[in-house]
Amino acid sequence: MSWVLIKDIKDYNDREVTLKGWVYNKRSSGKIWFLILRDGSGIIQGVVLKNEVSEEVFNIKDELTQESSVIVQGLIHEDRRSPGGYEIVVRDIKVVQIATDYPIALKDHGVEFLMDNRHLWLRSRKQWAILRIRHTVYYAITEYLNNNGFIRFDSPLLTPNACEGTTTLFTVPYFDLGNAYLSQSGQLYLEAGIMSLGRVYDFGPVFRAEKSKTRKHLTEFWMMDAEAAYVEHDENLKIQEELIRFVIRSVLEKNATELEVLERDIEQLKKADAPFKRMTHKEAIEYLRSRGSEISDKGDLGAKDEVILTEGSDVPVFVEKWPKEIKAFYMKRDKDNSNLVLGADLIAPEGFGEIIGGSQREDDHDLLYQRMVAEDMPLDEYQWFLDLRKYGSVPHSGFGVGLERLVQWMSGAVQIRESIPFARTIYRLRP
RNA sequence: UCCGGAGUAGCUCAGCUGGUAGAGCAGGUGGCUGUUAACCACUUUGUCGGGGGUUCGAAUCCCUCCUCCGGAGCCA
Repeated sequence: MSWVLIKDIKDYNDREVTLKGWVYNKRSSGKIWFLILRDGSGIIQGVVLKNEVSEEVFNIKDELTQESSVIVQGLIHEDRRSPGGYEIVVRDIKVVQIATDYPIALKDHGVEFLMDNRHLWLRSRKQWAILRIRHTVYYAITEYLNNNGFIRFDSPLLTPNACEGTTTLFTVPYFDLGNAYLSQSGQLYLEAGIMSLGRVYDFGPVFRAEKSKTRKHLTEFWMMDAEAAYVEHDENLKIQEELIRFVIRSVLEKNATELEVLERDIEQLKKADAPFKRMTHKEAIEYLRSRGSEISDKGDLGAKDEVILTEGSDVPVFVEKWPKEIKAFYMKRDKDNSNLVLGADLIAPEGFGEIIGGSQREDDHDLLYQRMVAEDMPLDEYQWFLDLRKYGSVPHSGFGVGLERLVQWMSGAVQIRESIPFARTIYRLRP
């Protein structure tokens, strides 16, 4: 009797198989009862008929509880009455363990309760679906990069200083060297990487000790940073657009079931796989003001502004050429207007907010140096970064993708906390 | 940090012009041969977030602390 996965069940119609999993639910109706079984790959309904199994097996329904682990043997059978179209006519059930008092019911629960029970909540249908989409997004990003000449280049998580100097860092005692800080981006290190490898990326957790308390923020989240030599602003945007559109197509192709479980509006995702919109920061300000925003000339976009900008747009919107004052020191000036930098943020539609921040980098030693002095940065710490502009400096660009934001958008999740297995937020460190 | 909201049964919530706690779900028992978060009947369960105050009497009014949620700022 072969052990098969529920996702492959349609290849085994009218054949006897063994399934190994957990009881998602059961429904009984006298001399027939239904066992809803999940095994990680999918979910299937089992039918147990009194006159087709031993009395012992039939009576297992009295002890089976939600999330009990079981090994089920039976005949796969196509049946329209079953959710999913296939069911298993049960011949035998072996109980691995009876779960007692599983706390999460198939009913409404509050966020706090679910987060307290995150280690169990992970088993629920929607969480299962979101985490599978996360896997697809992760895989698609690396697949795109690998196919486009990017080499994986892991940057350190323990760093001596801030990448951008402004946001709050998590501090870690570091032997006799004082404090180290958890990285909030590997970007600066990637700039060293491209001078060796041409195109590089890193993909890992980054940490921001910001006291943000919104459904779009985590203190620990996964970011993919990519950096490429001899790539300038326009091409930088082109790479980003191609990457995101590749991710959308991958999710649509590989996660149809998951999107259905999540009741995600697939049409919205399909429509987003089209040429992205592009506007300058100046244009964005003008547009926002015409729509009632009180944003200033040199203002950063607020959450509401992001919503307004993408309202009525099926595709993500690039906002480019920002005032230098509100962007990071390493961004390259626009040659047509030295008050602007060649940075761009990509705003996802449907209110999911910023998913990418990127820019062409300043490659002139003296201009970068002046900027760092102006921002009162510790030059000793960044000497190595300045060095990169002394030994064969080239124009180069890069960007960072927030994995959870992208997963949140793809899956339509209300909470970013659901887009990572164990979310870290300002008031939650466990489980 | 600031602004707003919420803590009542295992869970989701009602009760809040002060009079001693209630529903649905989960759990338990029984019924039902096609259920779809099945259904029907019966049934167990409470430091009413902690502390203090007002009152004959507080889940309800006042003070305070704690926890959580949403948002702002900052950002992916």
